[in-house]
Amino acid sequence: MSKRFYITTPIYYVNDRPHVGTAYTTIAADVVARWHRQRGDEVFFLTGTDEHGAKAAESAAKAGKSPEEFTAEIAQLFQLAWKNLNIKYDDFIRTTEKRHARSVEKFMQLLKDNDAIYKGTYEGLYCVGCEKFITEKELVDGKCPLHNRVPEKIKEKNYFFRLTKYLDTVRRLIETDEIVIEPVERKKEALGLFQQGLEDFSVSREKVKWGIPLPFDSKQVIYVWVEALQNYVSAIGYGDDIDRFHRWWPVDVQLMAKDILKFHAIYWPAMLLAVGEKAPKKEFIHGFFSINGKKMGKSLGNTIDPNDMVEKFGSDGARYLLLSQFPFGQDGDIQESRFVEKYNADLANGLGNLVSRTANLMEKYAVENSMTDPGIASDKIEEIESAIQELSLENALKKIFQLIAEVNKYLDAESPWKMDDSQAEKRAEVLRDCAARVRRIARLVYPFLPIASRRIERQFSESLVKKEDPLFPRIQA
RNA sequence: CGCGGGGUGGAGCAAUUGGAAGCUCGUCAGGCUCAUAACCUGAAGGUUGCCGGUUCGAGUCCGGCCCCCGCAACCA
Repeated sequence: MSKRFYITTPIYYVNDRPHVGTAYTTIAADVVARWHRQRGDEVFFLTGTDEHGAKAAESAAKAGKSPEEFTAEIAQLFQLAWKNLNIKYDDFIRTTEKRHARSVEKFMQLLKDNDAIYKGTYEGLYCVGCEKFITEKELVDGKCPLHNRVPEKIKEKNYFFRLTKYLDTVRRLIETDEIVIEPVERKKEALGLFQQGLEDFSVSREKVKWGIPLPFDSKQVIYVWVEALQNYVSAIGYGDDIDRFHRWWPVDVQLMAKDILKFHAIYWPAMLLAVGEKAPKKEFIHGFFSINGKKMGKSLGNTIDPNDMVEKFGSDGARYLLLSQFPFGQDGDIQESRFVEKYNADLANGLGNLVSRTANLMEKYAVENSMTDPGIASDKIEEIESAIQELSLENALKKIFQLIAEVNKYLDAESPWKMDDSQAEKRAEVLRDCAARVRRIARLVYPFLPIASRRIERQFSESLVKKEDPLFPRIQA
């Protein structure tokens, strides 16, 4: 049963480079997208970069570049990283693109027309040195740490989104799972946010220059978060190509890490309701990484560059290592020393070696390949499929790798290398069976390890299977 | 009492609605030799943070306590 499937990652802020966190979300989305494509669904997989706002402008200035130049460079870094990781997205949206601005303007105008936006005043601490609002949290001894000066309390005229008007509806949608929020802890957290008091929020900035002007007040720029969320609809033609938009909306799954839950679970559905569109079907929130027990972050300088992982383990290896280690949806601690261990144990010794020994035996005994169905129990296949549908990606992998172990056991039990030519028939039968299972495993593993999967399928579709170079060469620690 | 997550054999993690505590790595002992010094079999190793409660039965529910971590207007 073919269907349409729209999946998104957050668009990543250009203030930072790609790191394991962003890579994790993106790989997971790619796996799910590939899985759907493999079963014949029509898929739209969106990712991109969030490029406006004071921070981006500041970073550009620091780098001595124009915001346009700077953001283009960072966007390219993301595209390169995703290419290296073999991410097959259908679209990469940049919020500085015209198509985005067009949709956003329509969206904002409609909010205004629907009386979801009103004029008010925004009050905050403003540091003249930084030329931006800073939060109390950022203060050191009541002063801006960068400029060592006390920020001024400033009021600026802003436009506000009437969030409070939509809160009851959004809460109900979450409670009834019309917006599914998973894992369930995150649903509880989202519902908890309502109790903490949510207020209307400002959707524009007067002081910020780097952004999209409000369509009904060009002196103001749209608050970057508001406009960023709208990428999910602008990329599919909101306000521009209605048919295309409704072909994909509402989105099936939005993946993200837990820090942006509030924006996606509450603000975003509220804004959609305000313009008369449906809320997302599902928001799936995964956890954070810590690295060797410490919080990952630029300030600690312990981020891991996914490109380095690809260089060391290959794209399949990097994808596997990130997805296999922790339950998708929970926090996990990355121990870099375990990467090599895991790679060797599962990919080199497990899948890679199984492929080698099977191919070698096939070649050695010149076994004629057949494309028969393998003897893998269908309930196991179903378990794997449903694990992927539930986004229990690590479980799906675990179950697939159990199948690999089974073939190894089977080979050992039958020991075809001990059979002499009087048993040639039996020997060929065993090996054909192994080959069929390897082929099936290759298909199962495709969303996770697309390159290895393709190689195995090609190798094992020949009438005479030959041994080839190792899929995953062992890495010396 | 701001919100949320977590504390399980040496290490990293699992345990759908409460019911014989599993997996991977590592360690030790065998086996095999087709394979990437790989693969297979077996063993050792846990009073599931602490205390109390509910129950025929709790890692799993309830109460209290002790630690660790994340979030609280913009780093996934």
